[in-house]
Amino acid sequence: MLYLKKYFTEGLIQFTILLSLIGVRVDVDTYLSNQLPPLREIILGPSSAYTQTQFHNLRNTLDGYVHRDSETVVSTSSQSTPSITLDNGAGLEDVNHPNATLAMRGGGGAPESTYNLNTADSSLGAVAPEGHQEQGSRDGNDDLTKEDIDLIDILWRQDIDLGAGREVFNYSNRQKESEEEKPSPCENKEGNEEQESWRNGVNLQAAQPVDGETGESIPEQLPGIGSQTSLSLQECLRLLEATFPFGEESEVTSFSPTGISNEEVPSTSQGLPLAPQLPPEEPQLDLEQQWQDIMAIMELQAMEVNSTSLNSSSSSDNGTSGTTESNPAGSFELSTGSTPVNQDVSLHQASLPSCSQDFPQMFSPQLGSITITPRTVTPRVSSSNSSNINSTFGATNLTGIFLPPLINSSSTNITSTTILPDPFGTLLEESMLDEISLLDLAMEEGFSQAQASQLEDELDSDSGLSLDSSHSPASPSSSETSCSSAASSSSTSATFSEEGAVGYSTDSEVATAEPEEGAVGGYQPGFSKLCRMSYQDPSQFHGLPQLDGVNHNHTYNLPLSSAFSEHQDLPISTGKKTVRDKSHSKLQPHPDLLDKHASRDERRARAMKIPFSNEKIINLPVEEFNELLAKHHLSEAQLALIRDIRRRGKNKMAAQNCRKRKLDTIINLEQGVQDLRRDKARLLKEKMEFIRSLRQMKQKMQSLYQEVFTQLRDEEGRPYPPSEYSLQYGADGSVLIMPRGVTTAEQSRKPEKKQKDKKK
DNA sequence: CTAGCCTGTCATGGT
DNA sequence: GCACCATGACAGGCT
Repeated sequence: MLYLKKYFTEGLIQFTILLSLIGVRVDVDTYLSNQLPPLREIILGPSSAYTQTQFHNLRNTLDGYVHRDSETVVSTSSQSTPSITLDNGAGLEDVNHPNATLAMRGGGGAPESTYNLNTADSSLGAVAPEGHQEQGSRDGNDDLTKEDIDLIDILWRQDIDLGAGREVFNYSNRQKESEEEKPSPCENKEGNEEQESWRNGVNLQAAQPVDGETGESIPEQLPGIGSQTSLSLQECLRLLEATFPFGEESEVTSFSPTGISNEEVPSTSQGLPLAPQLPPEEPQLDLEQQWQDIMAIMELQAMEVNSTSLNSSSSSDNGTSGTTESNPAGSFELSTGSTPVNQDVSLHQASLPSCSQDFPQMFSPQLGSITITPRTVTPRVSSSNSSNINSTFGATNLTGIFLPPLINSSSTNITSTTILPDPFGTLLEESMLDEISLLDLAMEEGFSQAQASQLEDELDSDSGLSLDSSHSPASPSSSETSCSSAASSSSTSATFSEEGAVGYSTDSEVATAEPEEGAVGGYQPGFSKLCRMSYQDPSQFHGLPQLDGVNHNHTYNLPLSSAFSEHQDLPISTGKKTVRDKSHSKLQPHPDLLDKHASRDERRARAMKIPFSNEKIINLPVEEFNELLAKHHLSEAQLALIRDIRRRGKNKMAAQNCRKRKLDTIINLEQGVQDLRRDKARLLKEKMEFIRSLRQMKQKMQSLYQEVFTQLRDEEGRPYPPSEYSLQYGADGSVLIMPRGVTTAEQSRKPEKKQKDKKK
């Protein structure tokens, strides 16, 4: 009820704005797309919507104005891109239907595939118009569209509350334009297959004359639409539903245009070839980016950042778009059966379109509930969404829901004005949005949750980082683990390292006596290696018998020496010959052999006839060490050597510990990356769920609106024609029936029109 | 023969 | 100032 009030007041304003827009139509789209924030502010004024808009703006800015520009351009191009003919809402639907889009793309080159979705922008304009036209033809009445617009506004606000943006409105504007422009007959009808519809929609968009600059569709087409004026409420509702998706679609369109537009342009069925104003490439870029994103996600190889960046700015930034499109199918596993193209589309567009624009369409596959979704929606989407796929994605969905009605009616322009940035999108990180969008698209496109989950899993698994490395180290670590286990049986690497350090500190003798030292002994060259390995995976350690043996070896510096040398002074091979040393130690190699393998210090010690082992030299505490030196009358050369041996030995252990720590750090980081990816996937899932719930809510809203409207009767008991009246929500919670012709401003002034309180 | 890895050693800085 | 530790850099050995 409160919503109704808000909607009513705000709705009036928006409505007025929309009307003005319709009348003006001024390159609102362009502004919106490019400068959405200012326009929005101006038009909408500081409303909750604004905040949302701001989000969009942020996105736009973040994602890159370039995007918007490109998008806008794209939209124009897309519209221009004749290839795409959005016959009906189908076009919209198509947009919504990722599959269709994918298919288009998959066509890779097929203009159809290319599509349009991408062209979300264009589609927004073009599609919407077409949708309108078609709808108009269907519905027949602009009035209906007005109502739709009103509804849209309301819904939009609700969406806004939810976090949706108004971008959809922009789309509506475009749609109007597109409709006007669209001479092409509305081919599609609901009956049309999604793909066909989608194609049609695309074509329509393309066909629709779009301002190259603004990307807005030319009103010329309107007449055609106008012809189809009479619409039933249901039709209006349908249109509305269709429109909803638009926001999303618009985004989609934006993408599609880039890649698809070019290719498709030639093929456009209706074909008004919009001049390739916007470089089709840009849309493709978007697609490519989406692809890349998807790929990244899928493979996990790509770093999150990259993917995000790509996604966010991808449209503008990426030049790869073209390539991605080609690849899409293969790359995306997401699309269940959809052609590769579809997948592509789904990726970028899907995210946007699905969310923002048409529920019906988007969801239609899944939900199937969406009745009308297809046509009307597309146009809307094109306008605002194109700029930011991501942003549009979240917000647009919500907003888009309502747009359709507006679009349907002549008011489409108005809707465009409403475009607001989706707060929703802002919430999500670009990268998140991208991925999410992809996932959403996949979901919407018909991916089962299971599939989505798989994708997520894949993403998780496929970390860009070489998790493998971690694994690999881990495996080796098993050996090391033995060492650690020996020391303290501590499983964790950290513990291990510490233990190792301790071991070093302990004297060789002590070490022999003490198990820990033994562990320390692991530091022996060979041992050290094991330790490293184990270090990574301490867990494995424990189980390994060999490790136990290793633990007992205290050879590290003196391993052999400790065993033998203590008395012999023979520094057994300490150093590098790790394996050999071990084997020797086990084999009890002859002193000669030991000598060969003995470290330089050991040899020097022997050469200098140092009376004690290097192990002692290195590991004895300072006091004991000093006492030991005091006991023996040693020459300066011997003392210097002993001190060097001690220094080097300690440094060696320190180096080993340091390296272990490095490995641990790397492993931990890898683990952290994995964890973060899991979290990311989880968040994406949650987002998808949230989007679904939003769709459902929107659908419910629409159905309720229709229900209420259909039940309304005037004083004479006659139903209000949806084409002529729309429901407005009063600030006081009352619901007013407003004639669509009345401007929002007027409405705001005079809610006088027939009012009937209807409280929800 | 080369590249990569491992290890030891040195130099440096911090505690 | 000494002892110890940590770490980057380098070099040698090994595969």
